[in-house]
Amino acid sequence: MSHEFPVECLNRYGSTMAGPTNVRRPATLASLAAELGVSRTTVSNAYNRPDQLSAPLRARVLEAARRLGYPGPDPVARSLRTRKAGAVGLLLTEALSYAFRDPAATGFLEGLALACEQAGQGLLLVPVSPDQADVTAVHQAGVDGFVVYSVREDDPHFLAVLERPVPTVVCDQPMGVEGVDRVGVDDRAGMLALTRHLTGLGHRRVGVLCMRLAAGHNDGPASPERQANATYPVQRDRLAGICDGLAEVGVDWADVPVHERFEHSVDAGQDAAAAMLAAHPDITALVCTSDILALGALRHAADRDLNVPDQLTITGFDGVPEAERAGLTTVRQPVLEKGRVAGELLLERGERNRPRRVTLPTELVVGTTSGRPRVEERFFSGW
Amino acid sequence: MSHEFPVECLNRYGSTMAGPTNVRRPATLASLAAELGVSRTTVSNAYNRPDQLSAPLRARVLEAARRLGYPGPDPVARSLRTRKAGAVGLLLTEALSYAFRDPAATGFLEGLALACEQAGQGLLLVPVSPDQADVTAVHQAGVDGFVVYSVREDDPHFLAVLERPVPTVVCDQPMGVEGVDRVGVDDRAGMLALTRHLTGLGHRRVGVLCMRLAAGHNDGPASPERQANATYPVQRDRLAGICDGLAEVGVDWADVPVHERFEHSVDAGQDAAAAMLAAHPDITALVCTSDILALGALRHAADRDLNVPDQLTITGFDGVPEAERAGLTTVRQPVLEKGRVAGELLLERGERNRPRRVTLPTELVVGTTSGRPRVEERFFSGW
DNA sequence: TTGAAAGCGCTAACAG
DNA sequence: CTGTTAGCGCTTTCAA
Repeated sequence: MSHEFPVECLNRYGSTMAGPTNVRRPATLASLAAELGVSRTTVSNAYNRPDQLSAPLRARVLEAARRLGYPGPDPVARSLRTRKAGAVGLLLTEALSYAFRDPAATGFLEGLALACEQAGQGLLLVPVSPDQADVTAVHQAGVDGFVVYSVREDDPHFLAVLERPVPTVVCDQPMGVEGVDRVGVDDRAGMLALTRHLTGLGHRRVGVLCMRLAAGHNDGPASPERQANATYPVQRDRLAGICDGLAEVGVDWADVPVHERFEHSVDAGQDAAAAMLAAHPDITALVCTSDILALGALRHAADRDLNVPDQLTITGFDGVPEAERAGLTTVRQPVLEKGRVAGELLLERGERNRPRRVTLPTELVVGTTSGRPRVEERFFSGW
Repeated sequence: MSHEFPVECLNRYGSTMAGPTNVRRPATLASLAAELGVSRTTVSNAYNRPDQLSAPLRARVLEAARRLGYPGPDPVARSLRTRKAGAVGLLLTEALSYAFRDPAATGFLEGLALACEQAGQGLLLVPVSPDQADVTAVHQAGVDGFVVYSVREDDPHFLAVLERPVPTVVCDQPMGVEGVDRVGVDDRAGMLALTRHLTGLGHRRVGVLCMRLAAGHNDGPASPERQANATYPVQRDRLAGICDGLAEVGVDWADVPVHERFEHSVDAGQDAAAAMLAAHPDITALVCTSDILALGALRHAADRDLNVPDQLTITGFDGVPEAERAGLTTVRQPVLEKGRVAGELLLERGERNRPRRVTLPTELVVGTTSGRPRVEERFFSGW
């Protein structure tokens, strides 16, 4: 006689994951097999290969499972045996929760989730506390591969990922890591196109607001050294694109003020814009390396009753929905597509020789926040 | 002599997760131990209990690991042994990717991620295709517990979760499942407060736009039967709250038109608003059970050059940022907090007798989209 | 401090 | 169609 108890009993004892788990897990595949007087293989087959045993037998097995409260093969044990976790890990620079704040990241996540969903793979958000250099979370993650979203080149978590014997694909940065697939856009070219748009309008005195360039908390002007030593290639490239565009009209990059912000938020952008305009009241255009910062700059302009674009041109980068709604002149990049491609690169079956570097196109979006420099300014620069 | 090869070799062979994985995993804890001529315990301790062996020996172990390209204990094997996966699973009604579209869901995710992060637990997004009733993804998930976000009472995935012998906490719905913790808000009371605000302004003829009420694709009027059989308690409660509020001023619920939309999107709201106003041109207020739908209704009003609130009052529910920016009159609920609490309920150590049902407060936000009914209308109803 | 033994729960050849 | 035999890679008493 078996000790029967209703299924309802099963899940009701575990009060908390952290405490000593009172959950009983009385039934295992083996115990079920013993109960039924069949082999473990047969029970396993009942779940994994229905065609390998007679229908009636299978029914008997499943019925007994229900009766004994056997929840089916343990996923972890199965994973160990099959060497497949059925999930991909996602590594983000910032705190996990930050990802849900940044619309560009959200778009990426949506695309990645789409790809995973389609492949029936789970998506494991790896809990990395941004500051703490504790990489155990990376070691703990039971996944078949990693997607790394836009981290610093020297990020310890990223290094830990590389040590794991699973395939990895990187979105945006770091670039050029040997053996690691990458998806991204040509940030430099995108920014160059935008800058040409500005120089074409007549702008010569521009100020730049950028995101974090490297480790360390710097809120304020970014010195040439800091720019040169930037460990965030994406920011580096965007700056380089601006530099390229200005060089075409003879503007020396050394004369272009660049302000950096550690936080990536609208508030930070607003604040940075204020600082920039205070230090350089003569600039005619504020080029921001992200829409979020640009949105902040727009807010600052509104606060000061500056007419955009008549008195000040403001531009962004990314093409997030909010920005487009605000009519921001920006460079649109296909964030959702990036996520999808990242997932596909990792999950796609077949082709060994598929491209391991995918560069998606960007598009210049001319909105209502860019215009010719204000008249006084043009007089001034005509001196 | 050991077969040495640089770490760089390790990760470079896995071309694709799906294909036969060419990744070599030459080193295991056992092989490392053999190599060093120590026991497996010692190697294990080197990683998990540094205090259990001499520093020099530990250094030797770690050095050999680096040399052999041993990436540290396999997380899956460890999980099997310790019976801890180090991750919580998240089950969503909709397609995984949808979660990143809905700002309310995003807020919830952010809060949940925060809690997980803090506890050092991963967050596994379980890939459920919404239509297909394939619950294998739930069985596959290597997690220590589940958070279920707002699913239908009879959702097969949810049922599958209940069979897993791990703790579960539900956000919003289903409610009242025995032994399962729940966090949510009092939707009915929240909607009642909003409705009183409207009746206080003088509204009597209102139309209601609501989200999916039950399985099955219904775009259009929701019959009383369908309302009665709703399997989404949250929607049911919100409708009930409106009903309560209208009853207080003598309006019979049977006279109140309710339109349902399967899709939850701004477009759907816009569309539903159009349909509602076409069928019931005399209504003075459009009560929507979500901000997203309300945003759509606002768009429809703008398209038709209807002045809000002079000619039409529009209200939402949730209090998402976009809505607040738009000045929507709505009921704000603490979505981030819900996520945090859900995570804490699952992960929190200690107290067995903590509250297993948490109801968070809502707040009526009176914006600029609600006002007194238009004059003609008041005449009309004064008849 | 270190090691030996004993599985965690399952799947996958390969025979019968 | 079913069972037997071997582990997957690791942790963990318990002794030495």
